[in-house]
Amino acid sequence: MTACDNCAVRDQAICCSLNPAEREQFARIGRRMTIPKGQSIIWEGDESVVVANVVEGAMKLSISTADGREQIVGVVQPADFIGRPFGAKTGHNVTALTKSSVCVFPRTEFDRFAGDHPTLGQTLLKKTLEDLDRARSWMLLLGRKSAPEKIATFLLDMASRAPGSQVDRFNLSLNRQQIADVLGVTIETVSRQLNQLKREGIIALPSRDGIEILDREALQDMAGTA
Amino acid sequence: MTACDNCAVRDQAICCSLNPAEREQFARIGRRMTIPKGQSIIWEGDESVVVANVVEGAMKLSISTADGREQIVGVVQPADFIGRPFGAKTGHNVTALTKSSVCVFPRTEFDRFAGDHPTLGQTLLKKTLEDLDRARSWMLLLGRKSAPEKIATFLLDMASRAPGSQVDRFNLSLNRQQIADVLGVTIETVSRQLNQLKREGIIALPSRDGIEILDREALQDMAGTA
DNA sequence: CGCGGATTTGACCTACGTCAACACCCGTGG
DNA sequence: CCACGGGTGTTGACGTAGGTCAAATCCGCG
Repeated sequence: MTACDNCAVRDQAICCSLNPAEREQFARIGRRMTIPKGQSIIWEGDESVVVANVVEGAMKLSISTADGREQIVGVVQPADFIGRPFGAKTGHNVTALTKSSVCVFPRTEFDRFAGDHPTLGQTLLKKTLEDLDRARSWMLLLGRKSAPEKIATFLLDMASRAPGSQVDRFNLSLNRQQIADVLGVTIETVSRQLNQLKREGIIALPSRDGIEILDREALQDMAGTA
Repeated sequence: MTACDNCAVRDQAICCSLNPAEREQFARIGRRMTIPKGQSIIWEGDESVVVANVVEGAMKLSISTADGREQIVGVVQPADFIGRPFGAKTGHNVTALTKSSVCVFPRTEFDRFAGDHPTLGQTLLKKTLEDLDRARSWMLLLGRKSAPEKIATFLLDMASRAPGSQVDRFNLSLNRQQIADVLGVTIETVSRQLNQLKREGIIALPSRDGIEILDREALQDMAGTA
């Protein structure tokens, strides 16, 4: 299938578990979409109608209280899977942080296909288990860590998952408010902690959303996870 | 298989996806164990060696910082699945909150069996997706809710998942410290909030760990999720 | 060059944590 | 049957990390 042949995440997304014939069949139920920055494709509480693979860009998963406080519960990268298979309501919004490209499947058709192709289900299970591990370790951060620990953990986490090559210099695709929403603090706290680290020479802030880690060890000490 | 015939969670645990022959085969790789209150069976950071179904009792999943602060990332009930399949390290401790009974499988054998029996994998996937939904909605609580909102949400959540019949009167299997570790607050805050709700006539505290909800609507307002 | 959103910074406030006393519950042994 | 002791929970007084509010300041862009 031509659409898949030049797909950037062909070998990392869940599709990689399919053989060429299956993949062609699978491709037939999906379709490529571009999502402009700031636009949502899935809404908290809605019946789950689509699932997707992220091909390019970055997206956030978020949940809100009735009065508008927001918590970002995940930041997804290319090759990650989004949406809620198996006939349930979606628990969170999915919104593009940058212009993104996704490969979308109608949920019911996806469910049927997954039922018929166990390898796909198994790959999805592995990804879901990883997501669950990540969500739970983030719960420790949200519930028990101080603001400096939160920022340090966040920077190391972003560095480790940054798509680019150079690990110690990368771009957050998040602005200060979004960082705050990931860490469960306010925008002012994010700003203060970041500039504190800069003053201490542990990081540099070369641009709006650029980060350079100058002293990784200090950050690690500060992150304080077991 | 006789062991399964009188199993209390036969029809809810992941085994329910197997036909009698498969189930017998599956039962052969598992074994029933009793875990006394307070004892752990899985440790954070360890190589994953066992997975299990919970048959009776209640267990906590927890993660700690280097200096001993603890966050409970899940409370599991009978029929829930615990442990980390597919060759990874375990991200959290699993500890019995009450005397518990579990059906344990060596992880490698479980993985092999799951690979050969797609229906089992699919059922596990569904459970994992639910766990992930729960974990993420708890992230909103940890990151963005106030202490009163946390307590209210917690009580409603426990009420809805309490195994007993009567929904508005139930037993927490957690002491105050454990509630604090679930909510990311201190023991004193839990105590104050609980007694505040009692003073307002919204709940009653008939015993050490008994809860009676007197005004569910007030609690719901207070929980403040969308 | 000037405008508008994002970020930073400062001054102040408060929800929750900390620390310490005290009360309660229950089992044990005299 | 009651005194006693230890673990768990409650309550109060006080401290502080991080929130709130309000001003700068920065920066990208027409």
